[in-house]
Amino acid sequence: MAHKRLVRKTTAMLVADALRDRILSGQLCDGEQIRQDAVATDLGVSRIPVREALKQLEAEGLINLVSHKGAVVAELSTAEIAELFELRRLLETWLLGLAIPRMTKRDLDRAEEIVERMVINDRIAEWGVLNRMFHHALLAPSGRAKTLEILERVHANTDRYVRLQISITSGQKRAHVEHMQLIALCRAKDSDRAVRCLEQHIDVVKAQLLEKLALLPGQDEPTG
Amino acid sequence: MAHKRLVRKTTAMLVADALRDRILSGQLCDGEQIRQDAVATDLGVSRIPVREALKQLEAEGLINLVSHKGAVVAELSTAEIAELFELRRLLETWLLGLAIPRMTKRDLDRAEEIVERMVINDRIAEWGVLNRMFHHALLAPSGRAKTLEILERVHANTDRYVRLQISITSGQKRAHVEHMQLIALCRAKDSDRAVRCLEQHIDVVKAQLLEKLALLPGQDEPTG
DNA sequence: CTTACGATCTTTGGATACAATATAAAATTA
DNA sequence: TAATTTTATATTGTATCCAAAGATCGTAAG
Repeated sequence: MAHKRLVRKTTAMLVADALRDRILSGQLCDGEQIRQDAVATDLGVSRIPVREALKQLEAEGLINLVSHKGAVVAELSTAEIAELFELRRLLETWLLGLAIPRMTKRDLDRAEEIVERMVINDRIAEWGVLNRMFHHALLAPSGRAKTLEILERVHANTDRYVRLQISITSGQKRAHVEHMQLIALCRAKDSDRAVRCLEQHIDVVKAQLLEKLALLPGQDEPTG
Repeated sequence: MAHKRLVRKTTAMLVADALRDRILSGQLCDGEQIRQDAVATDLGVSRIPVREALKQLEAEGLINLVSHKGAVVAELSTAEIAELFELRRLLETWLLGLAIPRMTKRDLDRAEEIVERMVINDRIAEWGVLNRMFHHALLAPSGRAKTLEILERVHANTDRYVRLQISITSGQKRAHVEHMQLIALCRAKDSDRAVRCLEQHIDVVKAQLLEKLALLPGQDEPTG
């Protein structure tokens, strides 16, 4: 088994982790400014690693970085959120179709274990991570590493909005049911139905989320 | 029309541009080390903007960055190249289907103009840029900005290999014919055939490229 | 009262200097 | 001689300092 190459974490990476956590958990909200100096003094480091961390987060699509103006937590228009969900559907169904024939029992057991942890662990923050782990577990057997990488980024961008939807509606229970269904279909190697199940799952989350977002704010198109 | 926000280029951006150019043009080859200090002195700047540029290029997938070890021009295994082409096919056909109903005559004229510039301009370096501009011109009307962004990255990664294929085989002429076909089908609003044409176009390039690569080196799986 | 200009202040971008880590080379020992 | 530790060197990571761009606020002119 290919062990993940152990890399000494640099300060920049730690800062990136800290900031990413704050964004995904909602501590840092949409559109909020991020001052380099504030982060630096807060974490007790110089501004250099902070700047590199910001560059990293920009690459992940979590913040927007404008020269001489600074960093702002990326805010997505509803159109963009919708697009990302469409993209997820396209990529995930493709990967799932490729993955199912290659899945081992071990893969599926692992996925199921994650789903169970999701139902136990009520903390919203954890939920996003577990959700991504679940999807990843199912799709990794596709062997399409590059695509998975891209998909991870898309997930990171949608998840903080999904949190809203999950915490408000009964989405969590529904998601659980759908996840279990999906696993069952994968075990049965029923690609067609599994893919359709996944499509539906994504569509439902998307629809519910967009509905929720339509109520709250009257946002325009922010991103450049 | 939304004008592109004018931003003063920082040194880091200029360095990134310079390095990107060298990678895409083949001056910097696969697996080659990039020393921060060398770049810095070469371009007459300090290492700080160089580091930011490297982070940027890593985000674009053009280099691999390992802490305390440095930057290396990303080398893709044939499997990864194949994957990226599959991904391109998936994304581009999707976007093309969405774009065709929304295309204006202006869009198509612009695309055609680019194709003509491709046939005139023989310089390989230019070709890659023009090729990307062409695909972008056709797909932009889809209105899926985020997806286009991702696609651009994928293109950047495949193009430096495509250069090989183009320079060796008669791919350039073939590509021209296929491009013109594609435009014609778009003008006719024949989505189905246009999509199939695009699929075929991508598949041909992919097949020819993989064939060429199979001959040259015996490479394994480099990327972590 | 509104607008335009300008000084000041804040914040980001970049250069130099230093610390930490990895690679190499040399020396020592079995 | 081969293996291993030690030392040296090269390269990256971080901190501090300085310069440049942007934001803010006050003032004066229309």
